[in-house]
Amino acid sequence: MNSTQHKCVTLVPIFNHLNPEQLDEVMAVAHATTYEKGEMIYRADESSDSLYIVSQGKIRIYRLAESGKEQLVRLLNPGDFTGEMALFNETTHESYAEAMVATKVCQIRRQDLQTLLVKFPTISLKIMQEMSSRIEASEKQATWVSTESVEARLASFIAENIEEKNGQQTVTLPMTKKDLASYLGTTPETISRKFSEFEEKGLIKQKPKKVIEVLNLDELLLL
Amino acid sequence: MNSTQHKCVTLVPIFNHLNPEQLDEVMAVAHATTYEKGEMIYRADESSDSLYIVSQGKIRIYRLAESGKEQLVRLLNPGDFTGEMALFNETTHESYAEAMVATKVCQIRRQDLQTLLVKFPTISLKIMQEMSSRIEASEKQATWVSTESVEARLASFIAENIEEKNGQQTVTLPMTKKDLASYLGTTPETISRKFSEFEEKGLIKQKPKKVIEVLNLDELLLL
DNA sequence: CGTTGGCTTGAATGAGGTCAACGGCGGTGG
DNA sequence: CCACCGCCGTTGACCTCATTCAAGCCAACG
Repeated sequence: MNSTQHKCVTLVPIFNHLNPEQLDEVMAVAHATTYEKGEMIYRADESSDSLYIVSQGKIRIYRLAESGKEQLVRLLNPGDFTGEMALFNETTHESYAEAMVATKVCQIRRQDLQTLLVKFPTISLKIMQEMSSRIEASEKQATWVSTESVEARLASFIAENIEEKNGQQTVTLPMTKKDLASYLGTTPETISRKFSEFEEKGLIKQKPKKVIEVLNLDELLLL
Repeated sequence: MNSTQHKCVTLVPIFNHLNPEQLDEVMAVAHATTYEKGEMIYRADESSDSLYIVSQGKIRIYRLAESGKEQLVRLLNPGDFTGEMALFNETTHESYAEAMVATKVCQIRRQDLQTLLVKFPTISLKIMQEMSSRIEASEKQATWVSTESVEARLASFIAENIEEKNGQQTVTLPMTKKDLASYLGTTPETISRKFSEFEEKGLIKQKPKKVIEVLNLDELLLL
């Protein structure tokens, strides 16, 4: 049991309510793995038998449609986890997980996890909490894509990611515009055009380094 | 503890692995409620504090987009449950639940459920299993809507709901075409047209009572 | 028997996808 | 250090799929 494993477990929200002794048990079955930028953590159709918890770095979860088009499902930041699907249903992955930067992942095998869950029921509560918000996000996403225009979706995305920075409202895109397009269920071209439109209307200002300054949030949300 | 409550609990997959004694504990905190066709079980923005398990009947879960458009999220049949979102996150419902026919629902309050979960950790496993497949369904839905054409989505839907009936491949639509349109993220008009197209091409045959006979599944899936 | 809601069909419109070309930036290797 | 390459992002032109609006039909139901 080395220090990297220790760190990888204690950082994680789903375990941070356990006492040191219990944490030891978790650590005993957790394995740390590191990935280079661009490396795949898992692929669709691979059978999965582990829960993956992000310790450091950033992961892109995406799906491929039959048509070959790629759909960005979500991004994982430190503390987030994935792989729970195939953990409870013994199926294969339906999505791809790719390291966006150098990433450290903490892995717990199905059998070990199930033992932990029965022994420490409160972990389940944390996981269910996380899963329920993921269901919500995903259902919202589905509704969104099928009922709102690209314009409205982009506006909502901006609004949801806004942050106050020395008096200015700004958004720092957590991904490339290409990925944003995929996430919003559209194309890079359309995203580019919509950003330009917003800028022409004086609603936002595009700055370098994926930064957007929001000039008129109210009007943005009326679209 | 009356017989309706008993039935309402024992029928449910998430509890059916418990022994009789444990089931008694579950029954002690479960309340049965009945709803008429068209009655609402819950609405968006209402705070939720219960898990709802369908005992008899059928429930329509849908969302309203800001634009006012309705999106059918899923249907609940006996044994299915809903309400888990607000159970773990203390938020309000984001969707509407409406009884499609006379429906009996079994209700367990948040506090009672959490107690049960800690006491009988295996219930959590069942719930997580269900939640994980719901995540999968929902993410697939989102991907689908944003990457495949209406035609392809409808074809997939048909394929997924196909059943062998005395030598014929048929699909019995579990909902109105209007709802199907909403589920697939399109309009009733488009659904109607696509069905007609499929029929013209000799791929399917529309029959009364929401029955579709599938004549050429292979070609349908090539679309 | 009238009303209601689901379903179908037509015609017009438009949002957004596709295709193509190009500028810029960052990484890589000579 | 510079040249090249590849990918991202942008813009224009075109086109298509699906929505919208409108009208009529049918079956279920009060």
